[in-house]
Amino acid sequence: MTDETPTTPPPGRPYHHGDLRRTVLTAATEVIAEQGPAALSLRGLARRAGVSHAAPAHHFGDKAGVLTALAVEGYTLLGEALAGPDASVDLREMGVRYVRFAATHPAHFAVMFRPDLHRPDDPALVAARERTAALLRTGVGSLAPDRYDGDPALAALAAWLLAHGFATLWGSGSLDRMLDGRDPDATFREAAGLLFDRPGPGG
Amino acid sequence: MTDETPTTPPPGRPYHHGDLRRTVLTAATEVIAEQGPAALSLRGLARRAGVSHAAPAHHFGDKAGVLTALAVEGYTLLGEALAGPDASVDLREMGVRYVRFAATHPAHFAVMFRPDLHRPDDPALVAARERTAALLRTGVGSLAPDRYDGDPALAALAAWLLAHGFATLWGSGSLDRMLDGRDPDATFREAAGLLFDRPGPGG
DNA sequence: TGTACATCAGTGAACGCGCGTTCACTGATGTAC
DNA sequence: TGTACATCAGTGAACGCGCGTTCACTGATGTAC
Repeated sequence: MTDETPTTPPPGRPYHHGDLRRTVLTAATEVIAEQGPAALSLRGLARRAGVSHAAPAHHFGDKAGVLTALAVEGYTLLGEALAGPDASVDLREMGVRYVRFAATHPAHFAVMFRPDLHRPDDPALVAARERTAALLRTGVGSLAPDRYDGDPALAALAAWLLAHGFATLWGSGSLDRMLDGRDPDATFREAAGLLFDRPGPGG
Repeated sequence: MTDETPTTPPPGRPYHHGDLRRTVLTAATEVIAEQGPAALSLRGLARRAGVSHAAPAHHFGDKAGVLTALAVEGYTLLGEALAGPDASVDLREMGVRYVRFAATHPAHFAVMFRPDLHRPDDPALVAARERTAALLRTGVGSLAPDRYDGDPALAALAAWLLAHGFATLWGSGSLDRMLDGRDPDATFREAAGLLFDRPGPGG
């Protein structure tokens, strides 16, 4: 029991990791944010987590398992981001939150909308997605802007398209030239204004 | 010279392929459309093209070379799709064309906005992107809807966000439930209507 | 409080695979004279 | 019209690599009695 155990496991680290599942997921978000989902490998994640290469399979089975878990987490986090803490928001502010979520959780966001990368029929994923969708549905009717008296579902769709378009284009750097230093939040709000700020008569 | 040459090259096929570059690019669009960009490999493309595994490298160097060429082609095709044949369109109809392009060229579209997959600084790519962007810029000012008297660049941005959001969400199947059998083109036009059809005074 | 046993998390060696890359080569095509 | 040569496109064997997967194992933890 001295500190010098010259062979395999570094003396300080215990045999059991303790929270390998979480560690692997976090490592995955880092890899994806840095190098994209294509660069992900179970062995690479094990290396980052400091465990043997076969360990992650205990928790996730395979790579799709990791990405599915990430998508589940993504939908949950998105739901929380859209809902709270301040519930009294309008549809446009909800779009801003959506865009912010994509910017602060690029890996989750990327995986959530890439069904080719995960298992879209996974029960946990279906549940998480549905939970977030329901959360939106209940809110969105009342969120439609006062001045808009048409189909609320259509307004919600348009808001989603605008926010998702902004999030993906911004995330790929495609808006860099167009924004040219301007505040992304403010610019998105302006664009959303075209959708929801109806000028009064004559204006 | 009989038809029976039992060894390596099948007798019918000539030594030189003739149009390997094109064939490889087409094969790449098929692979990406079917299985995503992650499934792409030079060896796989060679197999599809019916050539030896080292042949594609002659034309593209490496995988990023293939994807860069695909992105170049994508920007050119997008430019053509947006411009012609009928030049007298409004901003909304241009959005419809953008969405249609994404649907009919999913592989090109996917690669164009994934700079992690290609070489975004490649001169040919920069040129093609700029050509398409210029084509848009010259058109877009005059395309801003009559009833909209604000910043035309902002209107163009909003139109782009809406179209890009629709294209990507539709492409990933995320709109399936929301569309529920409705015509995508028509639905997009409706959503774009919220952006550009301003009701007269009083509603 | 102690012992026996089941369960779970992680190990590490081994395997086979598809990949990208290199390299000396060969077949085909074009061009100079 | 013919010959020599350069250039280009594609071949196929070889290599080393990182990967996923399997499997017998070991260390740690919890629970029954």
